[in-house]
Amino acid sequence: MSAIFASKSLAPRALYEEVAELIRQRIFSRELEPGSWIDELQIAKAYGISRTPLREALKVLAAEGLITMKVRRGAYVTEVSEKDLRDVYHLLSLLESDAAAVVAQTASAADLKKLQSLHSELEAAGKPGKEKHDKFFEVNEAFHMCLLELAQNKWRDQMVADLRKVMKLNRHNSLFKTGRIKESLNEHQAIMAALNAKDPVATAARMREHFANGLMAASASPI
Amino acid sequence: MSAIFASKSLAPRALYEEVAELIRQRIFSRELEPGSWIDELQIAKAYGISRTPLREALKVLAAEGLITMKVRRGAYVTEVSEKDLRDVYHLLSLLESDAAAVVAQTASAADLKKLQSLHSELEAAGKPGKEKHDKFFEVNEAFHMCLLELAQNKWRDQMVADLRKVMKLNRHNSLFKTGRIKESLNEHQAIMAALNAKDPVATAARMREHFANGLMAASASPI
DNA sequence: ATTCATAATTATTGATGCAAAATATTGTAC
DNA sequence: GTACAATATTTTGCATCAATAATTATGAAT
Repeated sequence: MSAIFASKSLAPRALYEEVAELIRQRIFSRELEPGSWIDELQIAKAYGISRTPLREALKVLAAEGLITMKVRRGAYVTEVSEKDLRDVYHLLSLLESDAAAVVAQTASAADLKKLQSLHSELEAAGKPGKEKHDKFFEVNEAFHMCLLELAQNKWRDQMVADLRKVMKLNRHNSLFKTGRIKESLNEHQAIMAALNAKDPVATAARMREHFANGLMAASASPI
Repeated sequence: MSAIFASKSLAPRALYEEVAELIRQRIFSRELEPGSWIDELQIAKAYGISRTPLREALKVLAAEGLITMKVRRGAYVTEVSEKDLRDVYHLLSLLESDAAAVVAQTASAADLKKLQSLHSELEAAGKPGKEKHDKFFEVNEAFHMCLLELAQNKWRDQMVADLRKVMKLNRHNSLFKTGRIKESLNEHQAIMAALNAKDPVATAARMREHFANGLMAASASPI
């Protein structure tokens, strides 16, 4: 009676984790729209599971901020206002620029090489000819994530991951915004230069500028 | 058969929320020690509830970082290393100093008056004669929380609240550390002065110093 | 005597069922 | 025709029950 789930992978996850990931994807793909009510019975039946692991998954997603629980009213996909997006973006800028400053101080030559290699990959993916924007976004995310990991603060990693999930709730999202590829590459280049110079203050400043430009691009975009 | 819970208060919370709060308190009071396994059966029986809401509560606490779920092994109270504490403390400093800078830019006269009044209360509670340290800690937390609220970024508020909970996992915790009352008051005084001068850069710097001193006091404390 | 394998016990995880609460619908009265 | 009240339906929320997985203990074999 139970549904088939993708990966009986090497690291066995609990069912509620699998379900949480499935719902996450449905939220990001806007199949479940912000503000909409989440029908427990329907989803449980659709996935061929009971409501118990589903409800546990909803608790996890609520902690991430993706859904909002109302007492005796069930779960709703979180609606993010323009102010929410600005606030979250501000925090991402703060956390990631701080991480960048840490990396500028502590990164080994090998670490910098790894970042440089990701940056090169990003430039390749951003070449005008190619229209593989997916690839660009993917490598861009990898670059930011790599920087975070090098800063070695798992609590910050977790917070940034959660905040980025919230950003994905929005349709018009500068993190995924196209049309800024050239500028974004230049900014990454400036960040790399500051990192190589092992200048934490400059690195943080370049990262903040990177985010500030991204936000302006988002604001300029039609709602 | 069901246990009696304190407040059928005005805002009715779900049972799993009540249970989460109870377990939180047991963790903070170190009745449940870091690293120890959480016996679902025993707790459910002790509280006179079933395991379903208890397990939902555990998921919430796991999201906060207070407990760690191991697959097919149940829930364990999170053990925080010295590095974890430093990392969390660093983030608190980053987030709260940023919030302080925001408040310096945006606070109204009434807002500043409210902060000043809390600061005065703090000075009263910190008078050498009195030995009401509980009161001092309480007002101190209120001051920091008030500053955060004035910065009006609920996502940051949530993150700071979670990080502070993690800090409470530690026995020797500078946030609750006594013996720094005089210094702490002076630092708060400096923060107030910078706020009144509406100088965001200075305010953030004073807040960072406040945290840095707190960390040094914590490091100097015997493990 | 020690090690490996198998079985049994224990604890987590998932399913089902029931009760309480909230909302929606229908009926009656003004 | 409209508004208020009562009833019915929908849905959350909690409890009990069943199954799966892991660990420990015991027994047999080398």
